[in-house]
Amino acid sequence: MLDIKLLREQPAIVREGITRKGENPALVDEALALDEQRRQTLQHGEALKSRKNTVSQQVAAMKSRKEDAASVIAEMRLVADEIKALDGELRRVEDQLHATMLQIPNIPHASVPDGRTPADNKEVARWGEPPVIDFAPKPHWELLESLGIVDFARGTKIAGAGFPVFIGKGARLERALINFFLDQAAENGYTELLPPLMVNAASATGTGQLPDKEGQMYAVPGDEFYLVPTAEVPVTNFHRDEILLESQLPTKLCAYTPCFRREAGSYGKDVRGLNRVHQFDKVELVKMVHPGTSYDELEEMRSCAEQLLRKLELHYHVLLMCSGDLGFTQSKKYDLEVWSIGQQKWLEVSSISNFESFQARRLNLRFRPATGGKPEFVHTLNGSALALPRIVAALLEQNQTPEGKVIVPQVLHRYTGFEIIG
RNA sequence: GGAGAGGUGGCCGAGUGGUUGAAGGCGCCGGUCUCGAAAACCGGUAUACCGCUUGCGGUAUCCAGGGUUCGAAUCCCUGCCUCUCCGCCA
Repeated sequence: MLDIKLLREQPAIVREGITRKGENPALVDEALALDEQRRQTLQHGEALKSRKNTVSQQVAAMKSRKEDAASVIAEMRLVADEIKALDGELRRVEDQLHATMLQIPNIPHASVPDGRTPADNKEVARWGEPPVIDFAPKPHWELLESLGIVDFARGTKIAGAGFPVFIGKGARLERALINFFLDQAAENGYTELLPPLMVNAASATGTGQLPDKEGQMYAVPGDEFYLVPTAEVPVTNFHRDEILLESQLPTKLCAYTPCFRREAGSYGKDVRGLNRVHQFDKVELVKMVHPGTSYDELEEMRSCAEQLLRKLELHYHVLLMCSGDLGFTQSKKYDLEVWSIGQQKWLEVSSISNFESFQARRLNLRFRPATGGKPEFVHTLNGSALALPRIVAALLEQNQTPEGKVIVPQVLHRYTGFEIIG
């Protein structure tokens, strides 16, 4: 959620930012009209309340003097009705304003390039070389099947399509990667959380999944819960409705969780193997930082994620997302993509974003400046470090042997306990 | 799941319809005293919104929502949460 004051004072900047994202800026004017209406109703109601309070005290005084207050009381009865009506009106206007503000997207940072589609994203870094393999590399789904380390069919039987079952060394590899990622995050100063895997509507609203992306989450029928689509939701909400001390910033948290996503509308495209599934594992980094440092913190987070890919010796590149490819809540975002030699394309394995105060305002998450004074909203960031399935896919493809076995990267040996699969 | 108790300011804790934004204490800030500190004493010490605006005025906030009343922290209803006991359970 943006600051209503920003809309009031610099509507042109907000409209331009929304337009850069390819969205319709009409909501700005709608919000401003509601804001104006809100203040008028508020002032009217408050004037009446002021009167009511004064008269009520007079009634008390009259009664203590044993005077008759009947006529004043009769008059106040009417005023009370009017106040009730105005309060109702105010409530409606405020609800409407709030609903409108929740639909206005965050605006892009100045360093974000203009653009409308993923083709306009800028490659800002590239590491390593595409691996050279002197035989025809198999896509990971063939390796998974021949090695017997993931079973899609049985996952479908148990739950449904897109719920793979990891088996034996496959399960072990998954667990090894999770532990490796968590250990690395700890070394980089992130405190590990093991959060709830279901969240309530307030949490999902805080990080921006609601109301905008409701259809992407699994809802639990009969209970007001959603399955987490990413650890971002429970972890960022950890400090919701709190005032942190400035000395607590930056607060750096990390968490492993499974992620549950309906992926509605993505059928048929890029869904083979582990490319896109309904449940997957991910380690997420989350930071709450001082507003003055959030873009430096974004780079720090990006380098944490990059380190992991380097240690796994995976060829990757970094994309700076253009304005039109930014999500609803994001001001600036990098995507990390690894090279899939078996599919001959890039696979997104990490997304690292700065939300500035957009989430913090929804979350009511502030800090008290060390110099004293009023609490200010923190800036929040998050980044995957990393999402597992496509890492597994790229890893298997890149490290396959002509015999169909897979060499496990050195850095994982102490976690897997084996060096080769197959 | 059943029975009971309770949710008041940064914290503890008074307050059962009328200057109560809320006693008292602790903490915190400023001052007096002191070479300095402690103690003691004096003063100050919530948040949000609205309006004029270096300051002031108004409104709201005693878990949340609704109700009764001229007037609610205080009475009534609903919800949420916490605690205790019983049951069930990894």
